[in-house]
Amino acid sequence: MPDADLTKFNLRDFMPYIMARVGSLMAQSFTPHLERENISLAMWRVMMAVHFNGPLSLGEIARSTGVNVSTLSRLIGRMEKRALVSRDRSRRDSRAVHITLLPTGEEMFQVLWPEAARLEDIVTNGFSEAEVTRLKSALQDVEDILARLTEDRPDQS
Amino acid sequence: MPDADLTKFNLRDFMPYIMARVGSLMAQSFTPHLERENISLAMWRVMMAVHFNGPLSLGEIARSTGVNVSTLSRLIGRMEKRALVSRDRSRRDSRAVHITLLPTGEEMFQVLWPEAARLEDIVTNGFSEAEVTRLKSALQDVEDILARLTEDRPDQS
DNA sequence: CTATTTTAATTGCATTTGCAACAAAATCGA
DNA sequence: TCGATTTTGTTGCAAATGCAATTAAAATAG
Repeated sequence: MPDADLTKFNLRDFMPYIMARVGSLMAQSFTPHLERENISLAMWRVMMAVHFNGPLSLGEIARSTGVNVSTLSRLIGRMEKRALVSRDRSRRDSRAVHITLLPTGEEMFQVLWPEAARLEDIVTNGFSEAEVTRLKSALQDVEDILARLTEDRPDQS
Repeated sequence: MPDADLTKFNLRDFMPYIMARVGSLMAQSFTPHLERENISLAMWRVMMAVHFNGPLSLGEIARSTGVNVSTLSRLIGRMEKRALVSRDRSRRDSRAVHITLLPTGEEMFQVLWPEAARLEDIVTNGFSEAEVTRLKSALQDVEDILARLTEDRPDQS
């Protein structure tokens, strides 16, 4: 990135800003569906993570979603009260905890997932299949680069 | 997106999730610099928006950063107290307000910007210049698609 | 020109968040 | 083996957030 010539520089060309905006727009367009089910975006992310990647510990969910562990602890408390997930102490390591999607949560996931998939469609619709593949793999590379850069950081998010 | 075959589906292929994670990782890796200057990420976004796009109203900043207007109102209040920005009533439209970067804010921007640019470098480093161009323009298309999809929504996030 | 509707920002309030301190369990070192 | 260190999750507390209601100004309709 040129750090001279700031005057004619456009924020739309700046990756962190692009990411933030795209992320925020995606969240916005998904919000109505979340509201219908009365859950937050963070809850939805937890549901996806747990649905696709089996029982997970808080730390794993935190790493996967970028949500802070202490936030997660309480967030999952709320989900537990609504019988969306269960929180069981691991027998292997009794500090750790296994989060699992309960039937209610799984059912809600099934209701919401088509909408999420639809969003994916809408977003990728403007591109050829090959372009989508390229776009995603480029982004995954970015993700890996950043993860490596941050992995020896004190704490997540 | 296939909505069959959910079992072997990988979240890493799902755009909204990719976006959220990349965004979160970027934020993480920028956090140390923000802490040094004692400002939040949202403040930094405001500073960038105002620096690059002249005096802006709250609504414009909200649209550009995805931060809620009511949050912005108070956030900018805090920035005002620290003399980072000024908030002047527009003479054209006396409901609206013009946010400008004050010298202190501009100075802080100048300190932080090289670090932000460095992050951009790190992220784009794995790609050829042509690839970066392609990646960004693809993402901007996504942004436009989503913006159009959301523009007649009740309120911004 | 006046009444109605829309737009822009602010504020009260309840909720959510993150940090720091903490507790408990596991791992490491000698 | 036993004390020190690290890891995992929870909780108190202050700060930040979003929603809904409010105020004030501008735009629109009739």
